[in-house]
Amino acid sequence: MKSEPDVFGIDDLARKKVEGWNGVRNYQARNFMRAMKKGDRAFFYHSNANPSGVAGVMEIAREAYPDPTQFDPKNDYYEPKSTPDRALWDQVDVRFIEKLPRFVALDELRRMPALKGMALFTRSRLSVQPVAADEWNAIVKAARR
DNA sequence: GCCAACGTTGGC
DNA sequence: GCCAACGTTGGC
Repeated sequence: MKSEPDVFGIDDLARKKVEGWNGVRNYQARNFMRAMKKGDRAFFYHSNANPSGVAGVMEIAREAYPDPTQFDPKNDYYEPKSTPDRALWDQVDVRFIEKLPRFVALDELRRMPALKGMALFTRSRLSVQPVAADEWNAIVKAARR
């Protein structure tokens, strides 16, 4: 799950413990969130950063429910087509688990053979995307080196 | 700030 | 349903 650290980064989540992952306005990303189960783990990826890369681990604390920002006309993520009984966009709540012992930067991820087919590269613009078990393990291992 | 990739919108 | 125009994401 990607976020720009200037806006909301791993340290912000560490401080807040649990946060609603709002502002997702892409159907594929939304559908991936809808498929998440409580207790599932996710990487916190810093995008548009210096450098970008995987910063930490979190878990799904609450399964998909309507993203409240879509109902607020003053919010950047306002969605005029949504009504409380027919909401277009969902969010999940995520809980902080850990900051990785070593940040794994994008250029390093790119060089890892296990990540060759990863959605991060094949569907680079998706802000919520699946991680295969072997991809997960390879990244966790790299973070502990 | 630029730009490639790609998702969305809307006319037809 | 196609596709051009446009908007957004995200790396650099």
